[in-house]
Amino acid sequence: MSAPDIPEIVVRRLPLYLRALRVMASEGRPVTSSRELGDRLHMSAAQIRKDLSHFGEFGTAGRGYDVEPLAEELERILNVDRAWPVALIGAGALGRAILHYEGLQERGFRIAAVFDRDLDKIGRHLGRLRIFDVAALPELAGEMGLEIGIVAVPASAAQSVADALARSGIRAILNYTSAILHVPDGVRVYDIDPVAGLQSLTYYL
Amino acid sequence: MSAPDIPEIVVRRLPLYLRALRVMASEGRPVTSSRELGDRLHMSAAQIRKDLSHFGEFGTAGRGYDVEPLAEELERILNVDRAWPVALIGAGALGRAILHYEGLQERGFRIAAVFDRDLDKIGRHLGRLRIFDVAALPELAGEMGLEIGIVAVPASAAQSVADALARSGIRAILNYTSAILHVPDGVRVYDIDPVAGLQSLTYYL
DNA sequence: TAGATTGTTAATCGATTAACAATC
DNA sequence: TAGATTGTTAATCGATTAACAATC
Repeated sequence: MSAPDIPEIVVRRLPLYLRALRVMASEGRPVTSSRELGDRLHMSAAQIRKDLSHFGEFGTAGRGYDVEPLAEELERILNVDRAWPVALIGAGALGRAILHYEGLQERGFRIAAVFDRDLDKIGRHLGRLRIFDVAALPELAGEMGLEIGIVAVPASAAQSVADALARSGIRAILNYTSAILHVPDGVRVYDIDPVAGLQSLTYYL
Repeated sequence: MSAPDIPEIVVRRLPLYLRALRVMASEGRPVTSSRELGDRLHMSAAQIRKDLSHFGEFGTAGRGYDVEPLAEELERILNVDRAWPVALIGAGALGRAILHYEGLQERGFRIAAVFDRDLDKIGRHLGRLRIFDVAALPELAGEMGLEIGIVAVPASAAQSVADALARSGIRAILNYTSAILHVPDGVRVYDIDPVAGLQSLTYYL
């Protein structure tokens, strides 16, 4: 697993490279260059070459990169050359939108179980999936071998959900709430806060 | 408008400070410190003091910061001491989730109009709002004075929506798609890509 | 070969942290 | 006063960019 000391900021850019390559592949372009990738992603060519160089040599001097092999390489590096089963916590409007988003499937993830706290929802279905009580999370996550959780509950419930996820053996959390989650070592959180995004945009208006 | 050269990375953190302060205010804590804020946000106290120092002196040596006044100051700086009317493009499951999310209202934003391309949706309602044809975007956005747009359409339609938004006088775009949007100078984009987030998490699994 | 583009090194740039005098 | 915490400076750290020899 080599696992050297790759800067996190580099790891966060790899999915963008992968995404751009997949678009190019779908357009039938077999070869690209750091320049072209940079133009598409609004980044410098040097940065892309530098980032990739952390993981190996994937290009050919004078020619560039073969799109499909590089995409597959990045999928291996990111561990998305498979379909990860994911626990979705929160069966509200946001949970429904996440469940119905096809992009998850296409890019390595599959919602495997849905949980909610609301007694009116537990036992019902969200799409094809039955909604379980969050109390069943540790048991079910263990059984199903879930390592990834998506938190789509009200901010006020987010920390208790994070605690339950950590107790359930979850090691990666995608947090859709504005709460800052405190988690034990070994658990990683990625925050999605659209309103914070909007608020940083209005600074410039 | 002073508008000096604040690093963008600092601007992106201000909403986090504001959010933490609003939580503290709701907990009835009248005073805080850079240390306490840092603990809550998993950041160093020095960074918080440094960031705030770009905008003025808001604290009292030996004592800390008054929560409510600092929150209001940050709201002024971020221009969220008002309710911005926002155009939502995309009336699918994601659009519905965004429309029903109360956090927007609470933090300075109000969905003022919804647009979609789908003829089956145009004319119907999403919540309290009638769904308009995206073709009506330039006209309506002008009339309503909209400056912010949220793109919640399939990735394949995102660039054409961004083009329409730019033509409509929109200057800030919250992009929920995985597409990288190319926009004219003067238009700013904030990207939300949950799958990219997940993919950077699986790197560590 | 001539032209293009890689991978990498060194230089630059910018952000974070540590430290502390000032001050409440 | 003693203790606490600010705002700021200087030092450190890390990331980005520029440049170029290697090479296809």
